[in-house]
Amino acid sequence: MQPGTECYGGRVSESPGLRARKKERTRDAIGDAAVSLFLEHGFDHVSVNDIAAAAEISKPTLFRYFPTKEDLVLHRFADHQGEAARVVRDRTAGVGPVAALHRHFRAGLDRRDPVTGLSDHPEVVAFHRLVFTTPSLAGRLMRYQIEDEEALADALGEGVRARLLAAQVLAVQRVLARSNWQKIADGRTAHDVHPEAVTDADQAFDRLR
Amino acid sequence: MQPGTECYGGRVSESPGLRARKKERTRDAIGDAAVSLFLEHGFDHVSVNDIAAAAEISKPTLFRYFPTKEDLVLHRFADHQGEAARVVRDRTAGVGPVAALHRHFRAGLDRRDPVTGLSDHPEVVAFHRLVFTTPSLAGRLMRYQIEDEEALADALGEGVRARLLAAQVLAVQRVLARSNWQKIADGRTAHDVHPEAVTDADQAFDRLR
DNA sequence: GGTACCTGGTTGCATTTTTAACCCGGTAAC
DNA sequence: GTTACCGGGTTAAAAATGCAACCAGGTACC
Repeated sequence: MQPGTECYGGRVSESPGLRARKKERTRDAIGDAAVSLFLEHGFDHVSVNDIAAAAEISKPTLFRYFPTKEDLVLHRFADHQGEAARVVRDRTAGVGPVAALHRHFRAGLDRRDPVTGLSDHPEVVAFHRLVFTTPSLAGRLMRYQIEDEEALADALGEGVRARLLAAQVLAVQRVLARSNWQKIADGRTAHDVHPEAVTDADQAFDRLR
Repeated sequence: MQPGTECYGGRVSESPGLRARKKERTRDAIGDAAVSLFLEHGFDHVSVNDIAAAAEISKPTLFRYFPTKEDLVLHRFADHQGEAARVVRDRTAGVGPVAALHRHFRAGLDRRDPVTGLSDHPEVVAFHRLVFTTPSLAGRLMRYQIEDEEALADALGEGVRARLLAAQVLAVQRVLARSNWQKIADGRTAHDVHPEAVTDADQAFDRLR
């Protein structure tokens, strides 16, 4: 008879399951609480105890989700980690790697993705300022970029040429994002900046080939 | 030096602690989800799986909080368990037990406590109907009342006289509550019924001495 | 009269979380 | 200069939870 084939009301191969859902929600709660507190009081004036209390979890739990205090801020970048490498690997046949990356960056521009620096949502702007004016954060951000660079290099091939290209691509993206962010920080709107951001990107990526 | 005397930001002897707070909230979430589903679809047309899903917990967890399906409804009565006994034990010196219970019931009337039957909130009314028209619920409710009766008897003293008085007091409270509920079910408002509820209670408790 | 399924309720085990410690470096008091 | 506190980060044990099974009783199908 092979009893007990199923239980638990639902379908067979369904949603991520209760455990996974709660984990994700907890992670979001911690990250959101942290960023919101940091924006309000500054990175150094908020202790991890404060964050744990605001997110209603214990301190060890906090550190099980985020290895360091810095990562509480940088997870928003970390979530995009390896994206460039993925774009190269998953590009449609016949498209060059640089072209694929160009297209992807352009798409980010169009949807005002914060990583392109072209978002004028007040929270995003404040968030960028927080990151780039807090030394320990900017420092740790570099580490993420290095890892990202290595992943991209591996996706591009082997040898020095791949490594060189990867470094250049990411450098270009950083410069573009920083330029966009600067213009927004000067008070212009994303809509206004968008055209020149696109031509800047086009020029930069073209020069990369 | 006796190191590590304290940690964890807050005060020393403080709020109930994270664990206890979350437990209470989970319990509330389960109970509220259950009652709300029962009111909407009826006791028999909602499975414990549905409730667990709505409360976002697993079935074993549900049964760790509530021993049976019926208790998902009756916890609202169970939370008041032993209240009569407590009132008698904690009464101010010089006040007779019946007088203390009388005063307590009167206070419940004044604040429209649902257990007095004098609440006209639609949800409370529907809840009462749910309980009294579902046999298995009414049955289990009796069990609670018996336990309550024994606790009250113990608080009143020993022997048959205490036991008799306890039974009579609780019987009186049930009759009063049911009478109030009936009037509300007929469409009258709690404010309107309140005066006669008070005089009914006064008469009943006076006759008890 | 088997078969398959549903419901209330339970069980063993793996995972997650809380708790209360602790470590180490800094810093302010005295 | 040592005492005390605070900050980031870790640890071990105990509690809570999720998961996947299971059981017993009912019901409907064929």
